[in-house]
Amino acid sequence: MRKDIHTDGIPVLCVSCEARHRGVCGALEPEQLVSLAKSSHKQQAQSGTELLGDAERIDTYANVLSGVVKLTKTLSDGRQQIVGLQFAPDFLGRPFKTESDLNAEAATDVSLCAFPKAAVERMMQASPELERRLYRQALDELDEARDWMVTLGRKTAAEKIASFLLMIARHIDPTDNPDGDAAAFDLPLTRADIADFLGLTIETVSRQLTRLRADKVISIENNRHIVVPSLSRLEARAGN
Amino acid sequence: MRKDIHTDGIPVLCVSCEARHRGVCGALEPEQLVSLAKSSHKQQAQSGTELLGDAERIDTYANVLSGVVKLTKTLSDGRQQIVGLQFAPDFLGRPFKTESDLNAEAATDVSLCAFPKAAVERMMQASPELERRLYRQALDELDEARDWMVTLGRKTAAEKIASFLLMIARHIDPTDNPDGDAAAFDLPLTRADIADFLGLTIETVSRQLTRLRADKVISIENNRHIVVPSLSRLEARAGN
DNA sequence: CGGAAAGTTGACGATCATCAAATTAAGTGG
DNA sequence: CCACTTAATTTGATGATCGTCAACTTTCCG
Repeated sequence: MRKDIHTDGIPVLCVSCEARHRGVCGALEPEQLVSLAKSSHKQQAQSGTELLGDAERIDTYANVLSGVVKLTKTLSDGRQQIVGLQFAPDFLGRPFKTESDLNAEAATDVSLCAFPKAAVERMMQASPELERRLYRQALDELDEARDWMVTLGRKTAAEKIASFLLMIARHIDPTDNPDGDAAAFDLPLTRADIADFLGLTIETVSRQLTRLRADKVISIENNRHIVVPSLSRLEARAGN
Repeated sequence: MRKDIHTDGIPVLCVSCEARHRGVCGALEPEQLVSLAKSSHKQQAQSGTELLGDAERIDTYANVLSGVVKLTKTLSDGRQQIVGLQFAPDFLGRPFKTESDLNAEAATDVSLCAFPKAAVERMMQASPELERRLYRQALDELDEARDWMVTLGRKTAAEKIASFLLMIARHIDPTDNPDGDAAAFDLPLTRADIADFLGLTIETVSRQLTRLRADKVISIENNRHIVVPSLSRLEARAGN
């Protein structure tokens, strides 16, 4: 009985899935993948779709396969803050809690691989390796959240915008030249989202972007597409 | 051979330790406690002591036994932000990373139970239950960080102060009447620390505290001791 | 082409930071 | 225990940054 080293026994669903390489599914053995894949399904959601409501019962987890999901919190009078952005292949979910205390919404069109909560939790029991990956991701998210607290609490509007653009560039620059100091990408967020992420207003976001453009640190095409000729020049404005 | 059900075989160091009840050590069997206790030691640090420097190699973890530890991040020009506060019996440390990217400093006099990093990691391998507790704490810290992001990004100075006082009251009100709407406590932070926590200046912190006192929402004795006659009245000012 | 949504720009004002000085608390050595 | 020093906090005056309100422009999509 011969075995193809890499893909034999791996569910079709998972063969080319990024989550199996850089995401949490990388922790699983082929037979565990098979078992999990049985109860999982791919799911598309278009920009703006609410994936999970505040105070809603959580019964599914998911991997982000493409697109960006925003996690938000809202005060009773409507003020909103984005408290997390999830890119592929992040794991979406909050183990050990039955109710969500935040909203998850598709910031762009997204595709997800959804699992029943119970299936993941069973798998976590069976695979310490999976739990460890989830733990690592939680720690990474905690690091990011803390970096963001500095931005929210101590940076100026101009620095916030520069920091935000840098973060996005690092996550989704398609031209991905590792040493190249240039970058270009489409913003996954509207001005309103950026404002909610940075604790600013739309107007301030717009003004600061205009200023960066006037100073030739970035150029903007069609509102959404950003070109950064020199990341180091942008970085100099992030105030770290 | 008789066994005292509760304390037999438990290291003296641990018998009355809070971390064994509500903290991560609760995950360990008596013999594991014994093994860990061998390499652990209690440690005192007075207010202001740096426990861990940014970019420093991490080689010890610790449980906070009493007092408050503040986690801070500093920008190159000196602006500072507190990104976490740890109370007893929190676990202090960042598994899976060899270098710290933040500072830990004793905000009050603290006592710690310190462990060599390697010992904890060995124990994590041996005890999924321990890893799970650490994971849970990381998730709790993430929840707190996200709540705080809303405060930093979207609340006014007045609301920030009220939110801060509420958080402290919940953590360290010694009079701990669960249904009682009143509370009293000593602030574990100086005005400067509170400012760094809330993304404000000392002056604004002072003015907002003065205003709360003028409005009889709190009273202040000796700068540090706060009495809150009605937590619900304070909560109404937190803007949630 | 036309209407709605998203983004930009401008004028003005409120909140909070900055600078400066006064007051209170906390140590320290005599 | 008290004078003296130093640190922490409060208070006041002023100004900059960013939010608010409003009008205008661009982009998107049927």
